[in-house]
Amino acid sequence: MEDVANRAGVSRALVSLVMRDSPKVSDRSRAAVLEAAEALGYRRNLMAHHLASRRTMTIGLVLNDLHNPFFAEMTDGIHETALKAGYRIVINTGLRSPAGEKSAIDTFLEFRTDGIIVVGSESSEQDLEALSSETNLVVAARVSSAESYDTVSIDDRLGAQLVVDHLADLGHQRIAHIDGGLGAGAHKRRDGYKTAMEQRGLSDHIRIVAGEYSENAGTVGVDQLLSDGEIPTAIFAANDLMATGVLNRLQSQGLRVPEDVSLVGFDNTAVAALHQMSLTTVDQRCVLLGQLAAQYLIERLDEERDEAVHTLLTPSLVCRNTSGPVPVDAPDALQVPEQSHVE
Amino acid sequence: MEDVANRAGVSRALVSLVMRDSPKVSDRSRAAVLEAAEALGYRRNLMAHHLASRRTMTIGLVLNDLHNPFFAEMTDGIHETALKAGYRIVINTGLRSPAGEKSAIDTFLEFRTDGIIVVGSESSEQDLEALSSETNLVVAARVSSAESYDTVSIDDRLGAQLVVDHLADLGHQRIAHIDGGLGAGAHKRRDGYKTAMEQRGLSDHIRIVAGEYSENAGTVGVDQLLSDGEIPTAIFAANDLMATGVLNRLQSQGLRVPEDVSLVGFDNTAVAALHQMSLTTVDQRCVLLGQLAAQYLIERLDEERDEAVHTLLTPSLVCRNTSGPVPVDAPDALQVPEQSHVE
DNA sequence: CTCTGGTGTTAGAGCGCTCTAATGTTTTAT
DNA sequence: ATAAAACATTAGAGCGCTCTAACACCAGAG
Repeated sequence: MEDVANRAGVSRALVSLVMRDSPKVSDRSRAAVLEAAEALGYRRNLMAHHLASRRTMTIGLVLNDLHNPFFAEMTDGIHETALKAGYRIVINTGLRSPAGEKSAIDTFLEFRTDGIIVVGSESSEQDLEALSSETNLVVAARVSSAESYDTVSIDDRLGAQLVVDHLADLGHQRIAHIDGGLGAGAHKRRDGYKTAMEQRGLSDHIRIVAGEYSENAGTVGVDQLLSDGEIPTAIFAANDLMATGVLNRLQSQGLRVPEDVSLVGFDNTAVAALHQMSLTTVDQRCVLLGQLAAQYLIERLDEERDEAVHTLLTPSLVCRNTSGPVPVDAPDALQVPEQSHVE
Repeated sequence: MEDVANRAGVSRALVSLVMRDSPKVSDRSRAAVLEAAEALGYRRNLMAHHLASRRTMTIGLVLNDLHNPFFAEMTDGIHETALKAGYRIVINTGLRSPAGEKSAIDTFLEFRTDGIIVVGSESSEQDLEALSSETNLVVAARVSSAESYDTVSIDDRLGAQLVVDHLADLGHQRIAHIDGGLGAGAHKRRDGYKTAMEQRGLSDHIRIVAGEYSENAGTVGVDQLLSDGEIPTAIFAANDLMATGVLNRLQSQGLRVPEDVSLVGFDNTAVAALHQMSLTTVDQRCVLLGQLAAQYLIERLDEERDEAVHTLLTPSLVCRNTSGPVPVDAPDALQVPEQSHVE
């Protein structure tokens, strides 16, 4: 910077002003500085910049799992909104584990990003509260009424009810659910499923298999459902990624979807819309979710709002080809066709 | 830091030593410092740390497109290797545009990450050379023989040849290619396709449609191929993501795969393996690619290597269900079945 | 009892920037 | 012409840390 100042024949302070394009610099000196900077290949040091200004104009984004297209779609919304407001984004992945999430967050804390957006957090409520006292925090895709940070998400419980209602309307009774374990919103989806089953008088058919938000969990879940004889006529997978695994396994076991078994996912990611998948699922409006998350954080940063905002979007069901009427001949315990595993 | 030092009854310098867990600190003072830090909720400021030490122990990772599972899989490999060596990772997306890539890189440059890995770069060779003079650089999934940075990738040209050979062996002649535009490796894949077609005496059937590495490009590509009458019996899509779009569109146009048209992708991402997709594709060994990329960068950082290393992995073909023998009755110009667009 | 050498600790300069307050330079109002 | 206001510029302290060199301390060797 010193060098740039010398070459341009001005002071270090003036160079600093130009770099932050302050309005109080004459066109002549601005040009001189920019030229000198160009010639010397000068690039300001963000670390030093931050150290002095206490701002990085950067938002840290913690994504739970890069493999899940849901997060890519949310990122689109966040990115767009952040750029418009002059913020840049830095991403880190939590590797679908609380420990991974913690270290991702720590990185941003050490980098002193101006704020953090955590999408699909698996951390405890306390950890998030603690975090929000250290930085500006927005949690997306997870419901909370915390007073120290904002949240944006859809109504997971309602989403699950939509699914059950849809399947029950089609005549299904043996509707099983493979849950999302400790994943964000999994608890509410499970609850919604239970409640809706009870409301439809299907309490006896409630059947929940433990899972997590991954493709593999879908595969394993199906195996478990098939292993004890009574095959459900419909499966509600906790998210689309898992539904992929379910569909995969059902087909490789010789079961047709939706003729033998109906399948519904959750998220409405691009994958669900694929012709080959054509998955019935719950629309989560990922991009909007992302836009709102970014907007809330930016309000905290630029307008210094500090009362928490909590938004709960209403989900809707997207009917495609993986759900259909219950098989007319559905026996109480359908036989699993004999077939070797296909990998 | 000052506060921590006071509370622990030692000097600021000693606190610094403890934070970097230096061996030359007595157990007693170490304990005292850690306790004080804990009590005060102290967290070292990476910005200041870097400013003084010129190290961040962080690797910047630029991914071309979060929507493409290929990048998620590469990231797995990179993450794993980096963590083992004590480095952390920060990700940014190039949004599939050179401008986006540039701003992602600039962010890391300003943050002064110790090095940068660019996966699937769309920047020019000059830009990369320039970049490598500012930081330690490894470019993955893109071939180069630059002397100032390392590269890891597979042999795209050979991969394309495997595809053509496979299809030609099945009897196909009218093999079309939807290319990856300016995407990393797209040029070589296109070349490989051309060369192989010529070698098989199919020069007259060379047909290339302009595309890019996205699902949508696959959709558009199919429309274009169908619009001028002569439908190819086989399509080679420049990557799996695009192949997804192709498959989608073919089916919605009433064409069966592989009965009417064979389809081959490139990358062998998890999506390709899905039962519903079961895509024949070229294996790119994403995870290994990522591991090597990280390893090379770490060698530069820790061992101060500075001669460039260039690794070219050998691709292999994974045959699944989207490729089959050429239709026996394939007319010179198959009619497109009448059908309205399905969204 | 001094001398060397190791160990644990510390003062203080410096990393590259911003920011406040002061200073120099015009322009406009009187 | 002179004062006031507006604008452009700069010196210098300080952001929170690391790092060098110096220092105090206590062994054991001569």
